[in-house]
Amino acid sequence: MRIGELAERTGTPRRMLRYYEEQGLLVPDRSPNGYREYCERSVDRVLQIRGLLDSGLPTRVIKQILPCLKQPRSIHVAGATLETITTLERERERMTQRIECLIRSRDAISDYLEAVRGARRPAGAGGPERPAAADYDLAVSA
Amino acid sequence: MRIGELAERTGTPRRMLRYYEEQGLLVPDRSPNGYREYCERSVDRVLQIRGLLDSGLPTRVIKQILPCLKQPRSIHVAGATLETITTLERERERMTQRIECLIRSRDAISDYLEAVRGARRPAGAGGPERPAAADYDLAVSA
DNA sequence: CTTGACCTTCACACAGATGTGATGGTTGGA
DNA sequence: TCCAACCATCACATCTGTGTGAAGGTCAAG
Repeated sequence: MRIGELAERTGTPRRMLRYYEEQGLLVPDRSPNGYREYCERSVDRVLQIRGLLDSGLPTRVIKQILPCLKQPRSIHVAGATLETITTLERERERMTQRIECLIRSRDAISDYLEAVRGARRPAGAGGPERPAAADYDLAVSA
Repeated sequence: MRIGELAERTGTPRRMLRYYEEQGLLVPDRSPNGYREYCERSVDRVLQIRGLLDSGLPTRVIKQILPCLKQPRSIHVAGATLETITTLERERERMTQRIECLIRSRDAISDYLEAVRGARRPAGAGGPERPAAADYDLAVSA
């Protein structure tokens, strides 16, 4: 498939697909006319890239992680440099920290939303607009 | 405590603490001489901010999330605008996606590392250096 | 009083991810 | 044949989070 289709199927601007390639995250073939030609697996790959970027990982790190996610059932153990392994271990640790931070915050948001819903009496249900902001504290038995 | 101590205790450059304040994430008191004065809870708050920033959230979003994490046992239900609630729900969803993406990738890294360790025979244990990179595939029964 | 270690504000610089547009080649259908 | 819809490269701009440093105020200790 060409860049346009991949862009559409992944919801990614063409610009970004070229950028990821420039960063070495994507290596499409080229048609005789110079057009980029992507394989089917590129779709998941791009989705992975975007997810990791959105989770705060820089392309440089994603580039090192991607080989671990290659295709299912086949793990590419290439150039397993001591240094690469160390990097992966370090990044895995950082990812764990991120996960913990995100889970903590997400749960806190959930608690908050639940508390707000509890506090929202359907009393003033008549008006869908409540312009002035309420400002009070809720004691919660954690 | 003043900015220097907070910086040291959180491992954060002073520059960043001022920046977070500029973005409305931190609101320290001011001493009569103009120095910023932080309370004890600022330490955790800064750590939270940094963790979320590192997880890909922009300050604009963190600003909306922070009130949910305020102090333990007391949830501040302030200005619970319909719009704020909607935003929080949306961001919570995105955080969940990030978490899933990170977990998937982290697990893949773990599998990879395990496979590499398995492949690393202590056979050539004599030489601590193995300059040339091995390049092969491992079939793994997922 | 002076020195050094703090603090203030301000401003410019940078890197990374992304937006936008100019300029031009390829290709397939009206 | 010519137009529309793709594609290519290149260059510049933007936004965010950071780094760095200048110019100057505060304060405690020598």
